[in-house]
Formats: sequence, structure tokens, C-alpha cells
Amino acid sequence: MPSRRDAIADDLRDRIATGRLKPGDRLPSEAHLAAQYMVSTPTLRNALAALQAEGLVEKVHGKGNFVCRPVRRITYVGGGRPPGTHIVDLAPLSVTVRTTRVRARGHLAALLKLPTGSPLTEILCLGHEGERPHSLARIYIPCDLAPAAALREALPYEALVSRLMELRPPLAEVREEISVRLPTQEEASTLRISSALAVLTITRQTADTAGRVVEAALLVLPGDRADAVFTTHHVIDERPAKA
Amino acid sequence: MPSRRDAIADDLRDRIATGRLKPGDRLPSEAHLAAQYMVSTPTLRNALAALQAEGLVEKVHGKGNFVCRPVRRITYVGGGRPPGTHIVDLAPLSVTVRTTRVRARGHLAALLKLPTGSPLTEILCLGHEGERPHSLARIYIPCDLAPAAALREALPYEALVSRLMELRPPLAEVREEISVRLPTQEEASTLRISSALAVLTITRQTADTAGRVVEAALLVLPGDRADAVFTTHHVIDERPAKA
DNA sequence: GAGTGGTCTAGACCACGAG
DNA sequence: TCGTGGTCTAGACCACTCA
Repeated sequence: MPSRRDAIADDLRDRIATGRLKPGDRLPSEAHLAAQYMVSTPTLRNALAALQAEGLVEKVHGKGNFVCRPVRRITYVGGGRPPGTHIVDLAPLSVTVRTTRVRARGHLAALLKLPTGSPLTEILCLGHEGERPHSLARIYIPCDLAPAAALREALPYEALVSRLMELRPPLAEVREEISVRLPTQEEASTLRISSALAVLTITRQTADTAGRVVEAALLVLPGDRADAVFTTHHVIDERPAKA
Repeated sequence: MPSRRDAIADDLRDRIATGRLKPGDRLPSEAHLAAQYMVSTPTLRNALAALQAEGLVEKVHGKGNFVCRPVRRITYVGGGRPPGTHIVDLAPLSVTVRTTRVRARGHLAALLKLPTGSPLTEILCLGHEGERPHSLARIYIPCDLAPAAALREALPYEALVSRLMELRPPLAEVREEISVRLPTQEEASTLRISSALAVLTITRQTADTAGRVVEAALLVLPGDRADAVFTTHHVIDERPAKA
């Protein structure tokens, strides 16, 4: 037997799917809905929490619950092909960039294969689509490969990427590790997502032909709208069936 | 000001992190904890729900709340290198396999680039580690490439994989699409995870040298213990800076 | 049957947003 | 100020597990 919470969530999902509730619409107040479904407020709120975790409904304190606009999906394309933006390749995208200098420590030092304390340039990117932020990237580069002076704050994102291309030796290997977790409180507020909405994280390690790690990137993408795609080409089987 | 729920969750997290609560331990009953923290049961349960979503605590109806054993992380290695298991490469792993015949429809047909209704062999894999299931894979192969007769139910997983290697033409391209979502109710119960724990899904499309899709795979991995890793090698820059 | 978690109720009080 | 959601309470009743 489905719980009332699930029944209500299903009904609301259906109302949204069939367009009886349209994107951007404000739902009736929780008290109203609770009366309508003849349940108590906590039960109704539980149902809404489910929809919220699915990214269907957005709660705004003091205003109400709103049907989320169907989000344009963000596709992260893996493998870091030399030319081309690599964070996200979608049109109406603005990226806020902030560059600072930090020092490698802990996990980051290991990722870059540098001793703790090595100076790094940190590039903080916040991708936007219209008003809504939708991706967060922290890129770390050893200072000698990207002196902060060469990456002025004022540089727009596109310029920054091509600047990096010039500065760095040709890339040879990209390793991308993907995992899922709940956002930190900071990430949730930066991305303006519910802290119950899981995020896709990509840890990217880029090495040059000599095997030196020239960049480490930590990307955080909201799980409700992010995909990652990897395409691997197998150049002709050189060693036919070894095992 | 942190809510009581968060304060309690933080405290319990800390108790687990510092080993005052050990993996496998049963927590005091909810009523007991509620009294201890001087909150009502719903509030305490909210705190536990947070830990549950993080995979730190497992609730067992009628028995109690238990600290999860630190899960061995599952690493999915992308790029489908010809030899080698591709779902998961960890040692104490048993896979339950079930083979059936189905017909392509909807999304699946598109994925395989086959007309709707085409006969397929479905291979259902459930990866285990000890008692606990930890990965779910549905693999679809056009029947002519893998006649069900050739893949008998009795085949263990390893044998099945090598059998497939023999049957199919050499693979040329693997496309893997990754996303995050909440598990379906069925997936949650099959994997024995909370339905609030996001899963990592991998949709893998494998094509042969002629561009024909020879396999589609839908993988579902619990978000609290699954990673995916992709390594891309850039063979020498053949076309130096096109754009 | 005793103890556990699962679900739900019918309120209370606070914090936020807008007029 | 008023309506909204955010949090919390102190119970009730049911379902499951285990002795």
C-alpha cells in the first residue's frame, strides 16, 4: 500500500507532467494543499520534499512552492579534446571567473603530484544560465605554468581557456574521476540547489607528454540537470586478444 | 544557528568518525536517542534520515539503526578496454546473471539504433560483495550477435564476458553517458539501498568498426560507494591547432 | 508479547517576503 | 502586518523482528 506521502507526491508529479501545473507556477500553499489532500502539514511537506529532491519543485521561504522550469541539461564532455571549451558546451552560458593564488595541500597536492605548499593558481568558475548558476569549477594549475599575472581577473572565460592553451605544453592524458555525493552547504547555496539534491562531481587530472600533471580541476554539477559523456575510440586492435 | 536536526546529525557523524560508534554497531533506539538529545522522535528521525542519505547509517525495520560498514568503493572503469571485466574490477565479487530475450522499444531501440521490436538478448547482472548487492547492469545485445542459445543461463559472469568477446566483431567505439538520479523503487530494493540515496547511472553504447551498435548497457551503481574513472590518451597532436 | 522502526496527526512557534 | 514556509512537539497507531 502506497503511503499517503507517496500518493500525494505521485499526484503532484502527475499534475506537473500533464501540464495542469506549469513550470514557474506557484503551488497552493502548504496549508491549502494539506487541507485538499486531507493530511497534516508534515505529511504534505514530506511529499514536497520528495519532489524537491527530484528537482521538480523549488521551495522559496516566505513565498511558496514553485514548479521548476524544465532545466536545460548540461552535458559535460569528457576526454578534454584540445580545442574547444571543456566545462560545458551550451549556448547561453556565462561564466564568472575569479583567479587567486593558493598553496597545494592534502588531496590537492596529491592530485597535482606536487609537494605540500607548492604555489598554485586557483581559477574559480561559476557557470550561469540566465540567472541560475549551474556549474561550479575549481581549477588548479602550478604557478610556473600559469603565473597569476598572465591570468588577469578581468579575462573572460573564453579568453582564459585559450590563454591556458598557449601557456601550457601539449596535453597527453586526461584522467577523470566521477562520483556522486550530496553538496556541501556552501556548494548548495552557490549553485542555489537544495542540499538534498545530489551533485555529480568530476575530478579531472591533466598531464602533459612527460607525465607531469599540469592541471587539476574539481567540478561540481547539479545532479538534476547534469550529464557527462565519454567517448572512447579504439584505434585498431594492435595486440589481437592477449588474454 | 544550526537546527537541532543538524546538530544531532553532526554529533552522530562525529561519534561515527571518531569510532565511538563502530561499523556494524546498533545505535540506541530512536526513542532512546530522542530522550538523550531531548527532542521529539520526528526530529531525531530527521537527523537519522540525513545520515542515511549519506550512507552512514542503515535503518532496519524492527531491528534498529546500524552504522554502515565502510563500504569498499566500486570503481567503474570507462572506455571498455577489450580484455578485462568491465563492470567492476574488484576481488570479492560475485555476479548473478540472468539471460532473457526481449524486444527493443523506445529509448532502448534508439540506443541500439534498431527498429522497434527487434529481438534482443537481455543480460541482467547483479553484482554482489559478500551478502550485499552493489551493482546492477542490464546489457542488451542484438540477437543475431548473441543468440540466447549461446548464452546459457548457467554461464557464470566471467565465462559470459569472454563468450561475448568471441561472438562479437572487434569493438571500435564506446560511448558512455553518465548521470545521477534517485533510484526507482525497484532498483532501491534490488540494491538494498535507501530510495533517498542517489545512484550513478551509466548508459554505455558500444559500436564495432562499421559503426554498428553491438551492445547497449544500462548500469546502476549506488552513489555512496561508486566512482567512475575515465582515462583519455591523446595520441600525438596530429592536427596542430585547427581553430 | 516486547521492542523496534514507519507513518501520521494537530497543533505550536519562529523566520522570511511582500505590501 | 499577513501569509508563507521552517522547525519542532508529544503523542497515536501500525508493521516488522525476535525471543
